[in-house]
Amino acid sequence: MSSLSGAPSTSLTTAQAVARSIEALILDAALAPGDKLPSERQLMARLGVSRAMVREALKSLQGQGVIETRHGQGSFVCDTLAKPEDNEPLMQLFLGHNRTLYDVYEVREQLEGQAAALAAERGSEQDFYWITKAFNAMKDEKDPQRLAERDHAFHQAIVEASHNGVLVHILSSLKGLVQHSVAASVYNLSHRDAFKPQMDKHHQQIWQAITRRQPVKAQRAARAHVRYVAQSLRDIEVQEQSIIRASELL
Amino acid sequence: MSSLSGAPSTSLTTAQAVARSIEALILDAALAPGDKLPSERQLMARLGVSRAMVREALKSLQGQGVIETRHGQGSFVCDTLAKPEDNEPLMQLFLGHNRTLYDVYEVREQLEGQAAALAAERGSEQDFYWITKAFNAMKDEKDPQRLAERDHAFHQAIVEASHNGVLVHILSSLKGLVQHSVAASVYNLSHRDAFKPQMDKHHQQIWQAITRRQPVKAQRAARAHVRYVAQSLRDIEVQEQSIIRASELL
DNA sequence: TTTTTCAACTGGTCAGACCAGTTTTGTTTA
DNA sequence: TAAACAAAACTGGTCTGACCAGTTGAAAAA
Repeated sequence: MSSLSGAPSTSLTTAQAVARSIEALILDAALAPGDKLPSERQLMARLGVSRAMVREALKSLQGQGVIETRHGQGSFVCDTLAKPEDNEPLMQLFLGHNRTLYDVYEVREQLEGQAAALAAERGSEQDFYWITKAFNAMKDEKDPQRLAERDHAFHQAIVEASHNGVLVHILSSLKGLVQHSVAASVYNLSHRDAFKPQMDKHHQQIWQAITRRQPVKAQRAARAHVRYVAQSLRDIEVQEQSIIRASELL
Repeated sequence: MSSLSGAPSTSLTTAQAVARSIEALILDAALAPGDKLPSERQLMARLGVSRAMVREALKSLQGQGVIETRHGQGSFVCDTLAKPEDNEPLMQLFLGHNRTLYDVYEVREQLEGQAAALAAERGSEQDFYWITKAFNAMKDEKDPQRLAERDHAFHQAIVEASHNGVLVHILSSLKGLVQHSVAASVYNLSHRDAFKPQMDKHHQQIWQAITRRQPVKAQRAARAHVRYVAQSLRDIEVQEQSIIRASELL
């Protein structure tokens, strides 16, 4: 990262410039909601400014509700987007309407596809390293609970490799939405032996396409994957009548 | 004002306590919007804390939009305390980051495309009526301001015809995001005679594809449209150096 | 193996110095 | 006298370096 020293054309105050840099850090998809950002001392060194300035910048971002800071731990990107109780209209939308769950999947199909394509295009070797790591961790996992987590980590790594901050945040909020309802569903899904192989195959395809830098193929695979998951949920719902849903959990 | 010593029930951080004291100062006492509040050194002495804490508190209040600070003059109570919408964290993040604007368009390209496709598939005759109405209203409009509004109405009608609540919500929030930063740009765009015909043509294609129930064509047209808008903004930005705002400090 | 302890993080706070704008003031000048 | 100007005397902006206070994780002790 470049130093801020070089007289910013506009008359930005150092603290403001630092705040923007940190925002950029978040938006660059390097940091998703909930992620921890570098320590004050790290930022200080990285941006070539005093710690006081870093702290003022952080305070400003705190005031804006972008980050939150915990003593002894660090500063974290707020995931207010994924926070249900925040009178979020989306949450209101979700609760009550069963159909909305599939609306979410419909949108996710597009966005996950786009994320995969962008990851294949723009992903750095570093990104690919994390994606691969997440992919491998997922393959060997048996425990459904952990599997769900790793599945999430895998997709998360892909989205972040897209280097599109907007995408990161939207998908993050969508996942937050679905989390309650589908955590159980995904559990069900991977729990059933019938689905596991198919899921693995999909993940394999997605991973391969991305790391081989084949955007179109990656997009297609990612979309197919989401569609498959959604369809499976539908099928299960039909079969079992009552798949666990958020509205029922609450 | 009394010293902060008397530990406020919860373990507030000094800076937070200071921020509250200043807020109290504004609310309790005389400080009306536009009024100047005591200098940092005064506050420091008055509250019995270091100047660093005072500054961090002020920065936080700045972030919250409660006060604004001018070098060499002082800090002043903002007169725009009645603007709640802009406090959304995501919004804060996006304002001022040009690159993110294109991230938004990248995502919008996908989603508008999907919306158009779904509208063509599932739209009711009622939906088509509204879409058509918005489309016609747009054609004859000359005034750039109104044109922008109607343009928005047209796209809005399409999204709603998709009958996907999640899509509606996401696109709505994305537009809200862009609105503030690019309101002027959109204005510029439709203002320039060079763009108007192309835009009209796009709208025509989208409208036609949807009402003729041609999902694939509708999607393609909508995507092309968004891509065109984004690209035009890019071009303009390059040409005019600073169409939107000056924030590129790195 | 489990527990304890402690060193090495993390943020929180302070003091005092100096730089950079703005306003006031007091003198100089027309 | 009134305008012009230069120097204090404000204001906020930034840096340095120190120390306090929670958290964490790994080594040491049980």
